[in-house]
Amino acid sequence: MELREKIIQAAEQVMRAKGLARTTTKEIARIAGCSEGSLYNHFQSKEDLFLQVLKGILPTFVAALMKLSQRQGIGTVQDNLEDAAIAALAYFHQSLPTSASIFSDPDLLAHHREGLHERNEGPHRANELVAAYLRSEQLQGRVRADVDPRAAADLLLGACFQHVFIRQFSAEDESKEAQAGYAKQVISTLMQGLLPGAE
Amino acid sequence: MELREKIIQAAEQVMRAKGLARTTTKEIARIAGCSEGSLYNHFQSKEDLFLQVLKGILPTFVAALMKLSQRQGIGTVQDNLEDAAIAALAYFHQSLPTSASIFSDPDLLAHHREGLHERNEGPHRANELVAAYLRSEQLQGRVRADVDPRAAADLLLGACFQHVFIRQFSAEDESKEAQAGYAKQVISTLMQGLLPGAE
Amino acid sequence: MELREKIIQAAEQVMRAKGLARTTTKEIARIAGCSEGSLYNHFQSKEDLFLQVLKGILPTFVAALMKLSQRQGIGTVQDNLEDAAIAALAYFHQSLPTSASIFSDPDLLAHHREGLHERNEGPHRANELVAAYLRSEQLQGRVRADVDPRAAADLLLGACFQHVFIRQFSAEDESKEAQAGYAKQVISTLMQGLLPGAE
Amino acid sequence: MELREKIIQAAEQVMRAKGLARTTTKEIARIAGCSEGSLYNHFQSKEDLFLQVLKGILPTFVAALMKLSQRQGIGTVQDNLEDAAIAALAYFHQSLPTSASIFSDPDLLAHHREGLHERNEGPHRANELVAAYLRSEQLQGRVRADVDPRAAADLLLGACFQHVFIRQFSAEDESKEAQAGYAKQVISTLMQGLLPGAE
DNA sequence: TATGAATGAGTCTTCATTCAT
DNA sequence: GATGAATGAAGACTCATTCAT
Repeated sequence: MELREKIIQAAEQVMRAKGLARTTTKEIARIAGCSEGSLYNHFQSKEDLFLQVLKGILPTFVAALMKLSQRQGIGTVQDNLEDAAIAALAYFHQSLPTSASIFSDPDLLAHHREGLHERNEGPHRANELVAAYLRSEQLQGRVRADVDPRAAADLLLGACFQHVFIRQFSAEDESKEAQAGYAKQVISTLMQGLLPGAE
Repeated sequence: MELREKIIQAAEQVMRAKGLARTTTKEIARIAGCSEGSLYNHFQSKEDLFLQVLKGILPTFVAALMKLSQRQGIGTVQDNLEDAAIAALAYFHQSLPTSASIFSDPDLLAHHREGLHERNEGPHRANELVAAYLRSEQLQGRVRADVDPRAAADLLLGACFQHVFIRQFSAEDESKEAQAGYAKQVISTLMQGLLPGAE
Repeated sequence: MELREKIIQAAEQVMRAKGLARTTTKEIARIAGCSEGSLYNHFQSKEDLFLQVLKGILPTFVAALMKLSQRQGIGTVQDNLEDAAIAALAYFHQSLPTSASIFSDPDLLAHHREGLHERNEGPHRANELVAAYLRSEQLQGRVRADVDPRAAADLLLGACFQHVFIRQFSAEDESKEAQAGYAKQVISTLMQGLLPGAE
Repeated sequence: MELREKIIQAAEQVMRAKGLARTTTKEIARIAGCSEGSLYNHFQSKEDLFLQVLKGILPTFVAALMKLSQRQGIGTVQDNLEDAAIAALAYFHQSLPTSASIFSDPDLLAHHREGLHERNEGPHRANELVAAYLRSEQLQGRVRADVDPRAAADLLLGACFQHVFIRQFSAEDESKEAQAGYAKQVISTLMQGLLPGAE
């Protein structure tokens, strides 16, 4: 593997293990198996390296959600959303500590934002994809027509996001099964709504 | 005002303005209008000071949600949830950068967690309060009986939480009116559900 | 007891327990049971306090050796020297860490020296007292006439001094009995000399 | 010369000139002609640096005493001891302020002790060497057979040690000649003993 | 005289970055 | 490109001393 890539992965690993604040060039170099000097042959600065790490985080999730659009009209809406929610929980689980960390350094956040903007990326993209899926299901009559797809997407992904945030905050781990159970529960609630119907 | 309190407020202000990573004892002292040494007459360490700041953040929100429980059976469920959502958006808006920052320092997070645990606090408390409110409305038949109150609370607060997270990530400010509009939209979606009913 | 005296004893205690370098005004005040500010009502500075502590150390030993001069011609020379050596070992045992510490701060040492000079004191005084005793025993023919009393005193007290120094350096404690045994051994050697005589 | 060595010598120099308590990393770096940061490229901490300095002190003396063992049976015992005493006086003269200083910091002393123990060193080693020499002279009949060699060595080196201690305490310098004279006097006294013989 | 909060100079240490090899 | 010793700016923290009460 290219040293450059090795360094990025080392940085990511250290950030996850020690937190942004305690991620030093020395430690990154140690994990990457190279000298501190080498870092500067591949990246302009420590911040530049961080930005490259951050750049690589979102795409995996967006890619996962892309599949969702291909499921319109297939299977049940509930099952499709469940797959999406499970992917979201997994993605948030591994990316949240790093993403949240950025708030500790507004400069880094600002520069990251610029990069996202240039590439037309950002955390909202995931919500848009889910909303797009729901919109297409609406066209097929599998989702209420008078519902705001983006609001629905926000409810679903928001619940997953905060769920992970709270668990990580509390250092409580959760099994894959428990995660799936949570997704099911939340989606079921979202599907039926709160209003007492003519049940 | 007591110097101790002044220091906490100064620390909070600097944390919000510069981020946890760039919050120095020197700057805190400058804003508090005292010497760096004085910080250590009131707090054991910089981390201790941070913990005191963090300690003061959640209670305001929990207090706000307490009012919600007194609204059971009064007004419409939708309106009551809207008040809660607006309070949540406001609270997340000001606390999220700081809360998220903590992930950059796992030690700080761990110690904060200990404090929360001792005081039986934590971010989940807000969700529990909303869930409790919904449960009592269920008893009055104003919310579907077969709905999981906690899942519903998670959907609502999760949406608000992630909404703020994304906006802050993107540095997009939002007016009070826009926030209220968002709350309304999301709640309406949550109330009716996604299932195409016998409309 | 006067607070002034309490402070001196507290300082002495802390110096012995934590070493000169780690003896802080805060700790002294804590042990003395008063505020840090109080220290400065009784002493001009921390150094001044140290000097007062140091001032009190030597006299106890000199007083002990004074008795020696009253023993001339009484008992055996060997026994008298043994009493002196035992007193020396005990005195060095408790004073050496503090005395040695002073070398870490030449300013303190210089000021202490001035004080000693004004009071005509100093560590050599002990050796002079033992030498004086030997001189008087020489007059009575109980010690070789052609021996240099001061050199003999230096040998005896020097051995005791270094013995304690080495033991404290090595953190080896020694029972009273072992100390007495050491004194006896050293004195016996000193008495008979190294030269192979006409034995 | 290697920077590491330069730093050790600088530290030693500053310790002698200003005392352990006033030896700062800033001053060491200034004398060594490097930045403070460089200190930490070669030593883990200031204490670590001190330990390395201390480590280098004793060996020179032990090496000097090694020669003594080769003199058994050669020249006069008196002359051989005189050489040893002169070496001891010179060694104590330069090492005592530093050695004594350690008592001001029990932690430093403890760590130094550990190092000495691992290397099987310590201040007692010098006395053992002199004792070993005397023992071999005993075998040749050049020293009384019924004398305790270690006690004799303690008397001699103890006298030298305390002599230097007192002089440094009093800030009295002593010429090489005066030192030699002192050695001669003390040895002569030790050789003949105090007991009034059948003179 | 006793207090103890406030001080600020000074200390050790860290760490991103540079550069000669 | 790779290295790693050297850097120096910046940081958190300590502590003797002061002073208003």
